Amino acid sequence: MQSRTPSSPRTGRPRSAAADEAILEATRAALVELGWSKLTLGDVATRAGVAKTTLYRRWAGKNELVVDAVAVLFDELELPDRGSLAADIEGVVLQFAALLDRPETKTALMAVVAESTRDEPLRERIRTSIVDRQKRLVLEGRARAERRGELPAAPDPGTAAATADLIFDVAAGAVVHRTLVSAEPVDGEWVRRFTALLLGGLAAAAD
Amino acid sequence: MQSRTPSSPRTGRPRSAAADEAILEATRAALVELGWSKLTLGDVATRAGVAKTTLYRRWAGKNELVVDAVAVLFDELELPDRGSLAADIEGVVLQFAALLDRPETKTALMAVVAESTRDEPLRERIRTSIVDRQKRLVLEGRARAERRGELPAAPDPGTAAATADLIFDVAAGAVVHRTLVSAEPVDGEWVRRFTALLLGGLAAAAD
Amino acid sequence: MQSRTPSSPRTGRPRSAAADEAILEATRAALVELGWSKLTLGDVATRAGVAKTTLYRRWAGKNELVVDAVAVLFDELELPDRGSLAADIEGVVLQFAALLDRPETKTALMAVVAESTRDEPLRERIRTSIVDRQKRLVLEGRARAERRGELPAAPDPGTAAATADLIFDVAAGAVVHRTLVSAEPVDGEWVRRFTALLLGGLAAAAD
Amino acid sequence: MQSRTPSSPRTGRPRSAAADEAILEATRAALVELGWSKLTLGDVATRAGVAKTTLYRRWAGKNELVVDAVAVLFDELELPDRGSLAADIEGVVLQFAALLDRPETKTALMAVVAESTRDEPLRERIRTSIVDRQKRLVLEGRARAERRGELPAAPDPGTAAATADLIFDVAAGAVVHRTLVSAEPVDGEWVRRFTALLLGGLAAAAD
DNA sequence: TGCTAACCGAGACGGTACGTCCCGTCTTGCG
DNA sequence: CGCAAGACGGGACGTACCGTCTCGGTTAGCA
Repeated sequence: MQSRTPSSPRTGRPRSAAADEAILEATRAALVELGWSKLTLGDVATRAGVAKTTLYRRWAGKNELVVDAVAVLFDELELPDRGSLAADIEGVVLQFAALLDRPETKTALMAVVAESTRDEPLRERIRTSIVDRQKRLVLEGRARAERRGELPAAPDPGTAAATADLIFDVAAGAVVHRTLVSAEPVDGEWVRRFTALLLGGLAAAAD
Repeated sequence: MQSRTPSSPRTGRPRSAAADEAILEATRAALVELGWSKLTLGDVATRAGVAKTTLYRRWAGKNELVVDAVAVLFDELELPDRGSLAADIEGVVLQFAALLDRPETKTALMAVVAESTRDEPLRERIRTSIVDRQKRLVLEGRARAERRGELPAAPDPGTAAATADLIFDVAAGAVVHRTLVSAEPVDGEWVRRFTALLLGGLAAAAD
Repeated sequence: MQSRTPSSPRTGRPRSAAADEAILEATRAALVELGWSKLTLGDVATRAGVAKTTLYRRWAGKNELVVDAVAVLFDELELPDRGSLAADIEGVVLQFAALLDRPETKTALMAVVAESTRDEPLRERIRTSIVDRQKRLVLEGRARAERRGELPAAPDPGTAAATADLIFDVAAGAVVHRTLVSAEPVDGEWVRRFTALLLGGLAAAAD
Repeated sequence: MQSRTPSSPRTGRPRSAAADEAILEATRAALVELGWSKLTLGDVATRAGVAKTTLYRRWAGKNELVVDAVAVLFDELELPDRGSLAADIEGVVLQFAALLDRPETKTALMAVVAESTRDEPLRERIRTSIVDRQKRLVLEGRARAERRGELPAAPDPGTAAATADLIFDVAAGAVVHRTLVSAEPVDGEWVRRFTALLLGGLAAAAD
């Protein structure tokens, strides 16, 4: 999250470990209440019962803090075995949609992505903290489908990776667009239609 | 763009039409130079050679101004007839990707979408100014494909509309996600793979 | 009050005479309600049912307008004959104090005087519109007292003028200071003490 | 000058003492250069090398700031023993006139008094910071004159206080009126005539 | 009776200052 | 040396008025 300079290894009062979690929790609460654009670091510090200095000692700014505060929520995503590839996909898409529907993520995710278009370190932080953790779900799903015999083994590693990336962009992008731009619900009906489209496309592409 | 209350129809000095375009142009320039988060309305006013008050008289805030400034760019999208549905899709997706790669849209689009999660009028403005104008491309493409016989006629209007919405969310979402989140290029290769996936899915869903 | 440039003598629509009085009346009302510092010309124009341009066509600014609006009040001061110099003085001092106690004059008079310290034309306007009109009361009172035999005739015109100026500064200054700075009432008791002081001093100085 | 709420007695970074004096000095300089009505707090802050927020943290507004900036000048007034009551009075009146002739006081004093007619706390601040400190000169002069035998001892405390107030309003009012309203010089000649009037009146009143 | 020039209302214009909010940094004294 | 507190220099905010400038429309007096 943040690095201690290793120059002065252990002298003086150590940092409070409890403060970290209090700050992240306060950040999420402030996101829910105020939204991204009205969230201020001074307010977060007050909510966490912490001085502003403490906060700045640990995070470089609002973007980094919010990424950390929200990232942990994405670790809840799982890929439970529902017996078929279609069911697995539907399950994880619904989970993802539910996560995106929470007010803290809804207001924060697109905001930090927008910021990241002009801030390479921030983009990297988002990738490692959030995006790549979702991508594993695609890989895991594919592997499970191959074990079940629902999909043929990947012809070669390059194509497999490109396909995984494509699926990831399509699935995550579609859910995000439907939720935030179209502002329509991602319900069972929509998920079934989307999954049918995706699996149909994969099957056709495999020919 | 912004409406005059029709209460006082035609009295007083009329608003300068030239100022409007100068302001929108200045806004785009500032977006390119500074990005969304460092853009200030005072700076836009200065660039446009206009007083800050003039700007506030016409737009409610940064969000509304940026939506209007960027919206006109999306009207450039077209659906030229390339002879086949696949080629048509590839062409429009590449156009859309090129548009999203411009620095003004890249930094602004996700930002205003993020803001719109807590601002219903803003969402509506985005929808009418930007999103719905793109959706026509989907409908036009479908109609053309039907005329060519590449796709069967829609079984019923409701299903057709739902399918159009789905395609729109998938296509726009995938391109946006690839460009802004994954930060990978939307090149010919990717577009071919995506189009194949989409058309394969549509064919399978039509069975 | 305000001068028409005599270049174009009499053509076109003449200025509305009614507007002038409406503006001055609105100015006084605004002074009572808002005080000097919160009075705005736009507000005065609105109250008078007049366009801002009309107002600026006739007065150079807030200072000049307020001087004109208040000046007329000072013309109410009179020096009724009460039979003795002391009684005459007490009467006029009480009148002046009552005038200074009105909210329009209280808030405006010192304000324009303060402005006039850096604005010579304004000072001249104040002098001719307000101050000199009061000074005549002193001269009139002296003349009457001489006719009554209460005061000896002036030894020479220069001394007489200097004495009149001194009395004027002492009397007006004392009342203004008591009213606005000390913020104590100018009541009968105070006026008697002041008049006794003044007449005693004049008698002593005449020896 | 301004009071810290004693709720949080001694925590956080203390206010810079140097800033206070820099701000007041800058205020006086701005008064000389620009006059009351063109003085802006932003400009004062810039001159003092201080942020606008620092200034607003310590003073409620322009009025309060100017009162404090000017008040210190009035503490320079003294009542040096010149051997007789008349000489003492002439000396202090000349001092007061010289003070009122300085551009900072000339432009500021009437302005804040004008504002104070609609702002009771401001009037109180003027009284305690400026007016009451001058009144001591009257009391001191009277005491000294009694010691010298030039004036009889006060008959009773109430009358003595009322007389002191009257003398104060007359003397301060006359000098202010002559300087700011009549805009004539307070020279030796005028002061002699005024002092003769005042002392003659006092002697007559004591009978 | 019709011209014409100056008036009028309304309100947008470029501009200045306001007083507030938040930024990210810097002292303080305490633990 | 970390920490809570809070003042610091700084920058942008959105608002209020300033005094000026178009507008379309009115209202005299002269022809």
